[in-house]
Amino acid sequence: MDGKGISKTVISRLPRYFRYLGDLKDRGIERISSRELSELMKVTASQIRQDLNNFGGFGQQGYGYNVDYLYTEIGRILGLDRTHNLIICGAGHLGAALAGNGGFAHRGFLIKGLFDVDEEKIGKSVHGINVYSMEALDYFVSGNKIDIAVIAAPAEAAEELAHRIISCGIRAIWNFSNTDLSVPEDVIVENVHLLDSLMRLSYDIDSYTG
Amino acid sequence: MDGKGISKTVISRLPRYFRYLGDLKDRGIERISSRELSELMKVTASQIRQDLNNFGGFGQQGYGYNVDYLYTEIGRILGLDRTHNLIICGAGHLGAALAGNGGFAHRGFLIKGLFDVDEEKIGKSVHGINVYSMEALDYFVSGNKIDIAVIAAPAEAAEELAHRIISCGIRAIWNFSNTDLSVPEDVIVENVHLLDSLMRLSYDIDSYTG
DNA sequence: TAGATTGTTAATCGATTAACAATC
DNA sequence: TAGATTGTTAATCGATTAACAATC
Repeated sequence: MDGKGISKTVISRLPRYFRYLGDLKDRGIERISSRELSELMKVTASQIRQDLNNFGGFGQQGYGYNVDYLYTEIGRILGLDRTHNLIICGAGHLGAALAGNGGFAHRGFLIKGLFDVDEEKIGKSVHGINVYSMEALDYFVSGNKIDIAVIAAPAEAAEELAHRIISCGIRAIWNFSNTDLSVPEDVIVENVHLLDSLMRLSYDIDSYTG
Repeated sequence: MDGKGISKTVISRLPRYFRYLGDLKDRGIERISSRELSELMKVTASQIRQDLNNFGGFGQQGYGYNVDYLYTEIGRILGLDRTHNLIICGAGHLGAALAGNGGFAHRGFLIKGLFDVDEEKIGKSVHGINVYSMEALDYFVSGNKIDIAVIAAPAEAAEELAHRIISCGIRAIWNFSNTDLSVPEDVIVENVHLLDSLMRLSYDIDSYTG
């Protein structure tokens, strides 16, 4: 819509702004200048002003930014003014843990169902979320307006799973499998590569302690 | 050590190279050129050559790169030629799921213990990993050569928890709590902000479907 | 009005890509 | 040797920071 030509770098910083503004709001702080926020967040005030101005002028000269207003606006930009319905594919440890995470619902990300191939799991419920068979996927997705599918399955299964998901009409995938999915260009994939993250940490350790 | 002035951008790409080279190796492929790899990974061949040359000349003119050798070398750069001992602080859904992830051990990241404040959980075991009380932290860490602490606790508890961890001598934190930790500069923090990641996905959805 | 702070333009810095000489 | 492909230098592009005029 709005976010046509805005760089990925800028977008990736928005959730962090949102987090800090939420904290300030909770602490009852009404206004903040880019300089104050920059000290808090350990970035430059320049960057904050540049980032925000990609989306319009949220501040006021001589005053700064209204915390509540800016919080709401960034939330809106991120699409948090509406709810998103999710399914989780893979009811293993990780899938179950994600299903049990209360923080997602708090931001409007509602987990509607878990899917698995394991007959043992199907029909049961995990943290109050039902586990369905993969055969039920199509029917469930069309009946529940699912926006996002989470892939919490082994890398070997991920590519085929993505295919299944996409053929149901889902256009957004939150991918926890340790592989890169190849998908049509109108499908969005956000990766959480845990092992990659751990390896980066490992690199940093060794470049300190040798 | 070696990784003095190498940019964070380059480092963050190494695990992905490692992943692709591992796949190639498993498929029995012996050599690969930067051009072939670039097509596979959907990056430029130039970037691959530039990235690798930060660490030395791993290739050979007219031939390309030996897959096995390059795989090993990148593994070494990432510190995967040695094992790392981890503890997980927080034995909730997420902590338990991480404890149950077999993929970490496969790369030498060994989970040695879980820690929690919940009396209900202490003394039990989760996926074969014992759950200890927070009081046991100091003793356990010094006795087990722990390199990395995972924070899998709520944001409210994270900052204090980080303090406890650091005071035990641990210098690397894998942070899953939805907050930024402030730590001494010799302590390394690698964040996995799941909600931030989900918000980025949400942004992309809305900028397509508006 | 005077002071503060934004929005925005210009300058700098870093990262990516292109090009090619070196060399296997 | 001729062909291929690296390592590396140079050119381009994008992102960050600095500066300042606009304005609340």
